[in-house]
Amino acid sequence: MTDQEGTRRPKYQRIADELRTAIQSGDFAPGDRLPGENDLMSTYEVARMTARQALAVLRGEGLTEARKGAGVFVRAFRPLRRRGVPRLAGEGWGGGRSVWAAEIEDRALVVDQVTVAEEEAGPRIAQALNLAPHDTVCVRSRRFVLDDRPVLLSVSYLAADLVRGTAITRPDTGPGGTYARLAELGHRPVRFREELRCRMPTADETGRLTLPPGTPVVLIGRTAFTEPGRPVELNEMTLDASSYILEYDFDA
Amino acid sequence: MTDQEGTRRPKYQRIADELRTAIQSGDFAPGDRLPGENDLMSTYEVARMTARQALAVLRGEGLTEARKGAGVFVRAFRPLRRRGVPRLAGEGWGGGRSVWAAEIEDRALVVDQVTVAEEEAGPRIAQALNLAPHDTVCVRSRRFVLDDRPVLLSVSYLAADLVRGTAITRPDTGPGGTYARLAELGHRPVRFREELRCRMPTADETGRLTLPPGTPVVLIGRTAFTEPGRPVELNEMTLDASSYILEYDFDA
DNA sequence: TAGTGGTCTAGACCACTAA
DNA sequence: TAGTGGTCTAGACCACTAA
Repeated sequence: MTDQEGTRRPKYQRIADELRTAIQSGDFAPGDRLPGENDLMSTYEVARMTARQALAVLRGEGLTEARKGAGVFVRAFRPLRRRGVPRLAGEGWGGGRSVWAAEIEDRALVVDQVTVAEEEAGPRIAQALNLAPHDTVCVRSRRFVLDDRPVLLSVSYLAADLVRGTAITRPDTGPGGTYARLAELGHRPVRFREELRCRMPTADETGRLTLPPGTPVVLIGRTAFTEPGRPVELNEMTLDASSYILEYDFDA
Repeated sequence: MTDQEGTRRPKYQRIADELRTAIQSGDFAPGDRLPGENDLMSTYEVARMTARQALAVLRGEGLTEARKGAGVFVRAFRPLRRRGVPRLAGEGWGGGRSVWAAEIEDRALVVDQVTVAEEEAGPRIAQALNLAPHDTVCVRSRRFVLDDRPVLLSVSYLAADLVRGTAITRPDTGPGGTYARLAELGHRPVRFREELRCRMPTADETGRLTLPPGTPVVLIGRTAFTEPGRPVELNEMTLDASSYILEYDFDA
């Protein structure tokens, strides 16, 4: 098994394959410690860098997590459920029949790193909000932390002229949040568009979300409209992909 | 700059930082060739493995792509747009005001790797379709290729009893596809639920989608319902995340 | 204090690409 | 054929963890 030489598959790949199979067959459960660098070096008679390369494959797949000084461990996947259409979802249509098993969590969310500022819109935000690039926007930035684990970054943009002097420019927007305040101003959002992308995180995102290697982020850009062609808010969210299942319901 | 020693940041990270900055500032445009291993070894006076580690950081972020024997190149991101709610989207609500710039492509999709088979449902599929685990399902598997580039894998599950003897069990389901045939059978889907996840690909997915390293996949599980609690089809899709922007529209 | 993962060196040989 | 990225070795020192 160790050195059949019949295949061209590199050593580090074969080692990674064996470990992956062992994880997926349940030989190693989530949280379990895997054979470390030194174990692999003696078991497979390879150099340290080769053993590391094998472990890097699994880490890159999001299957494992290395803790310095302690070892390499199997990661767990226990996602949150985010409903894109809260008022329509879960009304008997699926009867709890999730495609992917997921515990619906009722744990309390803590919001931190709250900032509110006025900035120049810039071309991208201006385009999304039907403004001119040099117009000023109110920028609300927040981080959501669940059980000490950061799971979501949110940055919201609104035309500064629209919200100046209202609770929307304060860290706490009051009951019902930004959308309730917009409604009071006569700009109730009646329609939403969400655009989703998925990619590997930047260094900054990795830091603020404390992401382990091999974890992608989901970017959601949600635009709120008061009527066709009239966007009032753009909310750009960055999610730890391993923490979320996103759900959307719609009619044919 | 090379060896300030004031910071604890590892050499390979500092090298990666400099290259990343150069890419993002436009010094290297998409498709451009970056300094390779040998360049970095002499420029920064490091060993090959250290230069490789720096390049691996950028590759892991999906920013670059290595071509054996040729060099390391900056990758492009030109996503497709997938509308979750085709009939409602783009009707003046946004007026083409995409959050992320994206060319809407009209290129022809080629479908290959088509297989149709009957299998035992198993617990997960049975749960999604309101069946018993040992019930038989019709499994339709396909791959979508756009301009020679595979972008999506699709596997569709339907109760075998429901579709036996119909065009749904043939590779070509005819005009209107599976949903048109279901309608003819008196099981027209009237509602859909999509569940999205994002993670790093498996080896099999990497192969079938020819994914470069550092590219996540998006998993979409779409359930079609004829009435509350009555699912008729589960379609599990695997998308090359770098090829897609996903869009959903809904009312407040 | 023993063991762990993280970083790094200075070499080597290989298959592949492009001139 | 010269250069490239991919694989691999056999060492070394470090900060960190856990007993």
